[in-house]
Amino acid sequence: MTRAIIQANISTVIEVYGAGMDIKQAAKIFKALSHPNRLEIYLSIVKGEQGSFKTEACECGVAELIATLKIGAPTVSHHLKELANAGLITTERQGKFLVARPLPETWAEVKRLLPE
Amino acid sequence: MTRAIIQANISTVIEVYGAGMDIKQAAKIFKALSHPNRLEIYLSIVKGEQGSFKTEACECGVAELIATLKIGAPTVSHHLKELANAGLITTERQGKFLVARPLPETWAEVKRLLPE
DNA sequence: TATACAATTTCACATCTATCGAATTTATCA
DNA sequence: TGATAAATTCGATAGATGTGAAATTGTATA
Repeated sequence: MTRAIIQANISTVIEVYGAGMDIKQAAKIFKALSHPNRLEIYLSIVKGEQGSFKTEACECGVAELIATLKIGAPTVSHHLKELANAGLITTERQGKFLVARPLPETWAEVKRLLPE
Repeated sequence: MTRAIIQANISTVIEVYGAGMDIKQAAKIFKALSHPNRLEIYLSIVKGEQGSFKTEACECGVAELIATLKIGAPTVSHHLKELANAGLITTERQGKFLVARPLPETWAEVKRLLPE
């Protein structure tokens, strides 16, 4: 998946959620964050080593997640797919490795669903 | 449950979460919001008829929720207990009815968990 | 007190889900 | 090409969960 396609995915997400998030979509996102291991995976991607949340995309390999958490590779793969399916991240294969990047706009939309 | 006790509960929640929310607590809150019906219940309580999120507590009867959603009273009762257990609302019995109020600080803490 | 109403509890069930082992795919490298 | 390594897919399973029916508790009112 090239960088251009990733950008297209981001635009799609922004387009889908831009008009305002309905309750089902929001619940889906909350569900993606509702498991401790999956939330930790998401936070690892968001607050990645090199990048900040706003300016630069984080790159995070699956192997590191497997080492940090006490769960196996199939489970991590499953969790990453759910995060991607909720629009919270995108994943890209770089050679042998998988790189995950956050899609901050999705979380921003969820925040807008609730006041203050 | 008197008003004073409710206030005590609110203070307890603020005290517990004030030091910073860990991942398990946050996942628990996300789980409480991860089901469409339960999220809608929470939103009904938060954006209640009479009060705004910040200034005034919302009061919301269970019967109205049962009428709005297509689920029975036992299920609503179950959902309200989960929301209260996550620290997102408090409930108080007023005569025959149950009144629910949001605890905005809990959601505010969750928002602080993620950047921006 | 008796009746009606609101909410909860209990129990049961069907569905979902997090997890892992084994097999498979994809990619790098000797 | 063969070997190794990373990730995914598949199948199975134990545990969690949303829901409702029936019974119970709490409250108000006639």
